[in-house]
Amino acid sequence: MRLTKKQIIENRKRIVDAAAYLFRRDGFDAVGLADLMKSAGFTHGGFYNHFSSKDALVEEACRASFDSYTTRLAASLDASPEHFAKALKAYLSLAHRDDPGNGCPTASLVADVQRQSACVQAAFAAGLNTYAAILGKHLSKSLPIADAGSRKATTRERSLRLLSEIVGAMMLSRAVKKHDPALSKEIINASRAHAAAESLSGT
Amino acid sequence: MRLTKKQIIENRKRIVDAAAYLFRRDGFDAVGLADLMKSAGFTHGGFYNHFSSKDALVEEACRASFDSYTTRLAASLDASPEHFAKALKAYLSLAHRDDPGNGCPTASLVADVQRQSACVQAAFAAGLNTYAAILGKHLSKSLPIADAGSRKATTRERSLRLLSEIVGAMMLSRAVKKHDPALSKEIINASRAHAAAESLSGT
DNA sequence: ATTATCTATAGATCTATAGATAATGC
DNA sequence: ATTATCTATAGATCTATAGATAATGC
Repeated sequence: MRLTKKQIIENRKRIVDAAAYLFRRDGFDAVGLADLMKSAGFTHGGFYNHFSSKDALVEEACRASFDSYTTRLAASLDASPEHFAKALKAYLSLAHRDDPGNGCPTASLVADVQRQSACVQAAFAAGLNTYAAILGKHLSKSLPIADAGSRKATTRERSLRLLSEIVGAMMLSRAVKKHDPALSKEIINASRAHAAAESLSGT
Repeated sequence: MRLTKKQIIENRKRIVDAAAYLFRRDGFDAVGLADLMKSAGFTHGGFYNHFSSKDALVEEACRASFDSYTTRLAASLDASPEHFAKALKAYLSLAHRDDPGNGCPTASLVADVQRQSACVQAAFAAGLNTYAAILGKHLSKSLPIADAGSRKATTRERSLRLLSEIVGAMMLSRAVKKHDPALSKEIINASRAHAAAESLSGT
């Protein structure tokens, strides 16, 4: 049964979507092509009708993860000023912690990406830059105030620090979730309390 | 050729040390037993005279990484008050970024640990708790001041946030190091500038 | 001192699984 | 697109060997 071009494109998208989910949930190397194709509703062998190698899919899935995530984030933040605080609360939540497959690509892929090809690393770096730019755009709406050390932090510095903190908190929280759920929550809440303040005034 | 007991213990330690280095540098799953044993100066087959499985070594190496790292850190911090700022500067440095094999076990293993056995996750959680306790002990020497949002952050909250931030910054910096070295440095420096202030007054 | 035993080692091998390819079918 | 197959590599197992250790004997 030969498929229409439209159907082929649709099938390909199904594979990329499955990959974007599974790679974020389990990591690039932990997901095999057989399981991935099965999850997309196909058999193993058909993979190479769409991609030249696993690496090619990894790159595309990485890009797709960032695209959908940052697009949605930017739209939400542009909607109204108070959405910044809401977005931070949503980020630092148990729901986000427990659903990495649909969550922040940075937190899910940051460690894995170092073991991937140059193309994948480039896609990741591009996504991260976009991410930081979006944060910076909305942080700049609040005036930078003096640091405790009596120096002014630029908006760029503040957005990168905020990114480091929320990504770090999410990863740490996920890592101890099973064995130490109390600590897992504590990590998220520690940053959550501070993030609300950060979104208003900046420190 | 049978060895003395002392030599056997020494050989076992060589394997654990090699593992503690390679696992932190490349990740648990990316390091094969053949390469690991070769790196320790042995051949593949001898591995099972020392460990029942790879998982058993992963657990021991995880513990060993945390032990050596936190012991050294605690000793340094106890030496004198100004060592706290020094330790933070050393953490947020290019030297640390470029030597994960001897660096912070948390930053190296946090993502991998989720795919490992319960024993390994327990070892990680224990190490992280020790880590946070050490930071807390030294943060408590400086008085907590009001957050921008006019609430007081506890020492515990501050140590967890600090941990999230420096671990996150290190991971992000490493992830984009190859493809975007400028951003990599920027990430480290953004947190470095703030960390100095944090170590004195707390925000 | 001699003998028997124990065991870490090297190297070959087994089994499972991964990515990738080829042949087949609609 | 499916199915079967190929190839490489991983963890794990097995066997023979060497030589330290323990038990025995003088």
